[in-house]
Amino acid sequence: MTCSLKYAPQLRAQGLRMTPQRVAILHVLHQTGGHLSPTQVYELARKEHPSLTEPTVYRTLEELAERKFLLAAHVGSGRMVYELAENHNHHHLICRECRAEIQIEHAALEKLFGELETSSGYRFIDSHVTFFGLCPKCQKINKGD
Amino acid sequence: MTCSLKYAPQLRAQGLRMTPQRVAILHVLHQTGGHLSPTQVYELARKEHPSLTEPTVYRTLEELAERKFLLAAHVGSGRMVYELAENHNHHHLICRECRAEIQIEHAALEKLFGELETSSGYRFIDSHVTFFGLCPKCQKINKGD
DNA sequence: TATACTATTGCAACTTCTTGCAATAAGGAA
DNA sequence: TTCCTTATTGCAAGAAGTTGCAATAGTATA
Ligand SMILES: [Mn+2]
Ligand SMILES: [Mn+2]
Ligand SMILES: [Zn+2]
Ligand SMILES: [Zn+2]
Repeated sequence: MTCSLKYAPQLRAQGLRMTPQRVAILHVLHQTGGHLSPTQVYELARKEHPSLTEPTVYRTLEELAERKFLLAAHVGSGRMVYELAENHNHHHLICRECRAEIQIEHAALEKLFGELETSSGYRFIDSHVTFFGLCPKCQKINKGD
Repeated sequence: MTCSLKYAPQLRAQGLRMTPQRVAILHVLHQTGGHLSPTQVYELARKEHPSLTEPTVYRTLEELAERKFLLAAHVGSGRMVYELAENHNHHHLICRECRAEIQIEHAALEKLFGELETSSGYRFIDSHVTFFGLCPKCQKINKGD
C-alpha cells in the first residue's frame, strides 16, 4: 500500500497512471521481495484485485521493467522473473545442474563492465546478469561423466 | 548431412540415438550457423522431415543443449535461441533499446570467471553469457530522458 | 538377420505468453 | 465538480512452449 503511494508520483512523472491493477502488482512484488514469474504475480495479485487479467500482468511487468521500476531476469526456469528494482545491486550465479543459487555483488563485475564499456562503447547501467555454472557439489557428482 | 554423421557416434556414446528428426534439426542448425529459435528450427527442419512435431523440436534442442552439442542463449527476444556448440567461444552484448548486437571474445571474461570461480567455488565451463546495455547511438538519443 | 530393450516420437490436452481492438477510467484542465 | 484526453484494461483469439502416455523405431546382441 504505502509502496504504491511512493510510486504513484514517479509513474505520473513518466506519463504513466497508477491503476488499482498496478497497485496490486507492485504490492505483491513488494511483499514477496524476491523474484516472481508473471504467473505467480497474476495468482497473488488477483487476490487483491480479482478482475485482473493475464495480459495486464504481462504488459505491466514489461512496462515497469522498461522504466526501471522493476528488474527482469532469466534464472533458468525458462520463464522470466521480476523483482522491485529498489535496493538491488546484485547479480545471480546459478548451478545448471541443481539450480543452487548464489548472489554476486555488483562490485565483482565493475572492472569487467568498465573494460567492456571502454572497448565496446556500450553502457551497462542497470545491468542485472545471471551466470550459469556448476556448483561445488555437482562438480563432484559429475566427475565420472 | 555430413554433420549428422559426425554427431552419430558422439550421441551413441551418451546413450542417445540418431533419428531422422535429429538429423534434420542438426542439419538446419549447421546450415544456418547462427542462433535459431525453436519455432525457426521447427519450420526449417520440417521441410526435411515433414512429420516432425513441435514437442520433438523442443525436447531435442533441450536435450542436445544439456549434453553440450548445442548452446542456448537468451538474446532479449523473450524466446530461447540455440546454435551448434562447435567453434563457439563467444558471448553476446545487446542493446536494450535497439537490439544492436556485438560479440564479446571469451578472453574478455576469463579474469572475471577466474575470480568468481575462486570466490564462489562454482565452475563456469561452457558458459555462454548475454549482457544487456545501451549502445553508443541509443545513449545519445536518450540523453534527454 | 531376427530379437529385445528402451530411447524417442506423435498425439492430445494443457499452460504460458502475445496481440488487436473497443470500452473504460486516470488525472489534468476548466 | 465536470469534461476531455488518452493510457490502460479486458476480451477473444492465437502463438509458443509443456507434459503424460502409448506406439514406434534405433541399435546392441545373439
Ligand atoms: Mn535479482
Ligand atoms: Mn551465441
Ligand atoms: Zn549444483
Ligand atoms: Zn541501441
